[in-house]
Amino acid sequence: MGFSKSYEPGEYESDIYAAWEAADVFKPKIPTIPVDDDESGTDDRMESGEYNTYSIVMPPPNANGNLHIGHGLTVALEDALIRYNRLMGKSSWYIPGADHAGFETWVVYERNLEKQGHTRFEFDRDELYSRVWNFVAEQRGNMELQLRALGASCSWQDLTFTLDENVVDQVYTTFEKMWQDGLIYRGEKLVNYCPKHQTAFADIEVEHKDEKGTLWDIEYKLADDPSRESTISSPTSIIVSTTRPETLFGDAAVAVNPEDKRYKNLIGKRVKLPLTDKTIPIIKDEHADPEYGTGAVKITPAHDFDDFQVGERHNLPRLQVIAEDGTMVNVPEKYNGLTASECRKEVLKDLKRQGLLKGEKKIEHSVAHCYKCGTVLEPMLKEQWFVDVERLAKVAIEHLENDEIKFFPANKKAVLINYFKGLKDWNISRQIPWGIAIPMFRKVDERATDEPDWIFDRRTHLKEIEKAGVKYVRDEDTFDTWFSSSQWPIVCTNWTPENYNPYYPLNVMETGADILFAWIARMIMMGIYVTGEVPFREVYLHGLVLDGQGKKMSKSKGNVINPMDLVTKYGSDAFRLGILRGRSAGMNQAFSENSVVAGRNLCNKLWNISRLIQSIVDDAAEESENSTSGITRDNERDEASRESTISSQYETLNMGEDWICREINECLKQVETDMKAYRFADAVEILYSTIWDKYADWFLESQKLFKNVELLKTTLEALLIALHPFAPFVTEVIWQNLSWTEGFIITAKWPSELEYDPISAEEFENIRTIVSEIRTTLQALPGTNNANKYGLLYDNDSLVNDNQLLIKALSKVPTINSLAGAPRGLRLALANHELYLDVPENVVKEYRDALEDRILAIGRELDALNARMFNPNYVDKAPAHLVKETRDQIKEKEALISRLKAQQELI
RNA sequence: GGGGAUUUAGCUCAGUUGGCUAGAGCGUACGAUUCACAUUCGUAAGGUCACAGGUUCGAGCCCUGUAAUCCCCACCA
Repeated sequence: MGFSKSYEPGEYESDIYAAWEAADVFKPKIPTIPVDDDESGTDDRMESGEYNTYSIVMPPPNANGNLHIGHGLTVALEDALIRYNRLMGKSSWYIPGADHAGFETWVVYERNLEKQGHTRFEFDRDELYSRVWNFVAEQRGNMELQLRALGASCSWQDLTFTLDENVVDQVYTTFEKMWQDGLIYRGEKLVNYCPKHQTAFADIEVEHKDEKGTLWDIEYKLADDPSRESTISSPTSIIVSTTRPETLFGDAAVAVNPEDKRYKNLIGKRVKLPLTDKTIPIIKDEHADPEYGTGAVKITPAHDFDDFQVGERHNLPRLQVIAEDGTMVNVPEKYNGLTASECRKEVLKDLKRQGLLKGEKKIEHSVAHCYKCGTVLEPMLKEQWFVDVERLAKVAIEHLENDEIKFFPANKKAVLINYFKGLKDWNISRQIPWGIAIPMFRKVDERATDEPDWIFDRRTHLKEIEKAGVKYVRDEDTFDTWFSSSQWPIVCTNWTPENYNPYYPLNVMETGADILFAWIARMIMMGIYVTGEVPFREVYLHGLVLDGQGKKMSKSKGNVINPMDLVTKYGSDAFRLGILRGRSAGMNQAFSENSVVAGRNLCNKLWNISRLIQSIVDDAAEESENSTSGITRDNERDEASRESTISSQYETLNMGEDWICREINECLKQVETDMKAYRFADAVEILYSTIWDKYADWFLESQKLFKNVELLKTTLEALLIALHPFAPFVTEVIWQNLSWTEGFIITAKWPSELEYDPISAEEFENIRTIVSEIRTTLQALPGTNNANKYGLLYDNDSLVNDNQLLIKALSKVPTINSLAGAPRGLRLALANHELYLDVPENVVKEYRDALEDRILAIGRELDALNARMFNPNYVDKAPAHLVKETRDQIKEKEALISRLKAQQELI
């Protein structure tokens, strides 16, 4: 292939991914289906000790959608973990998924249906299900292609769709167990109901928004009561406050607070419900707040959550007056069939006409909306399937408090426990056809009184079944998507009760912090319930990706960044490096194209580093070819290539070489700690600075003088492998391009520690200090382009004497000479070296001010150090090594100042 | 009402167990230029670490309080 002048990701990425797939490198090394050949009941791999595994499941993206920026972040994080652990030698399994996304997809489909002039009510459930199935099948594949473009090294043959047979099987098995354990019940309760989509939601799916509304005061006249006439002052009516006058037809009572003196003698009396002939009682209940409105509140148990509870306490009838399509039912003829909002207008008009509307007030209150279409949700009385969460939540809390799951960020554990403590029963019925059918059948045979009303049966493809001569019909509802998702780690890892499974629990669950409750909480409850074990050992939560200004991305704001655009423009690696930069667990963080540009630049830098090294390797090979006879040459080559696969067959000869080994070791160690602690941004940063600031700027520059071919190879390999989890494509392209590497980098081995001479490494650090000081001083001198103007003079300095070539090359000074005891020019501000730039006196004089500044600055540092030492407590209590360090620094600064002052006097 | 965060350079963010003379990227200014890379190289400027107390030899970090910004849950006739 060869190295072109710059790295063009578009030319290589898809080929590289295809090569990985063809070589089947994403597949875990250890089989993923439990093995029990000797029928001992345990997995045979346990006995052989092969359980060095690492598993992650991908939060399944919507099967018929496109990936958004959050998916981009998810893949960058999860794939980095998987690739890192693969390089560490673990049998790593990244399990991809696709979500049928029940409600989301249904909304899209229903919209299409409406566009074509149809409604869902023209078809039965089975028909609709197969229609949506086909609709999704047409769209599928997009997101899978996009995951490939992002470089996700997931095991494609294990892709799980949330409606796959094994998923449904597991869901039914779990549901059956829960049904038998009494954790599932059918209840008539108020549920949040969207009249547009005609389905109920779980509490968690409801979006509350603060809105302006009106609070009306309506007079309810006391029903005829003989005692009323006895005193003239006694009231003849009670005024209630309400935001929903149209529901008054469903009122079952008027409640007042037991402590409220105003109404004390009205309790127990009856009032006439306006616009009807009905009468209802006045009751006392804590729910009525004397401070709010008139202090009297109408109770409508069928259409308000609080009123439902009041109704339960007082055994009030629940009369439904709004039907599932949002129109009025069970109301006087004239209102029947109106929509709720039309009815409200009529009711208000009629109340006014009768003089019963006593006041209105503008208020702000929060209103529940459908999170998809924005329609105001109607609390609706419905029979639904509920999960009794009390026991599940209690057990989950125990496991959490037992520290069985580690959270990143750590505070999310407390947040989750807090959530579990207040969790209410979970409505898992949805009235949409697109989903997993609830496997329950209702008895229709009235005569079979001994049989239960509902039975569990897996044959949901049948509309009705017969058991022991009794007929049952299928419940037409489907499961809440989160009910099936809650078992995702179980189904994806092929967990079974019989066999040990080395991939369950997952090592880590990585997902968005926004679905901590909806998903993480439910996976924990259900995972423990089904398997007895927590479903994952660690949880890493990422925050939202915000736009460059820190604003939430939204279509309406037009600030949505499409990850695929950035991948096309800068390459997958650049995107991945860019999106990880500056990001930490659980935080919503801004993201801009700039950081992707920085990532792209790093890829190009690495490319050119490799290009340089390859050219050095080629030159060396050519040289040895010229200097040896044909026969021995071949032998040598064989030898060399064999050695290179063993790697680290190098010897350090020059200081820069020891130094870079030290720095790379340090970097690798840092990356290892960062990965353990999920500090992705830190890992990227240390790699960035090691590759760029250290390897390229210092080591490679020094290698232009001394070419250590074997070391160049070894160190480049180490850096490529270390960066691979974050920039998989460019590192693999380079790996394939280099003449001496073999196989794929994706399956390479994490580099081992490099050997070096620490004294020599430290000497190179001194050289760097000297060179930096030369550069700084040259820049500060008057005039431009000073680099090649002034020579360097040294006195009695073996480090400089021995490394003249290196210093010259790095600092660009034209000459280096011993000044032989006669100092001249400008002294460099280095305490341990007597070095001068051979600058003419007039230039030195112009530099005087800069020198003065320098002396003052060092003086201030010295003062701070001295102040520390004058404090006896510091000397007593601070650790000895710090005190010594301070002493040394004082000595150094004092020496430096006195020398600079001497210099100043010379001028 | 309950819970959780955030506040550090112009911008976006690091700062892990208190040792800091507070860092990075981008941006800005100045300089360089054939020989891997202008997607480059070198140098610099830029900070009252939100505020007020406290603990400590030592606080960006720990404690108490205040302010501002944000998120989640519950409630709102």
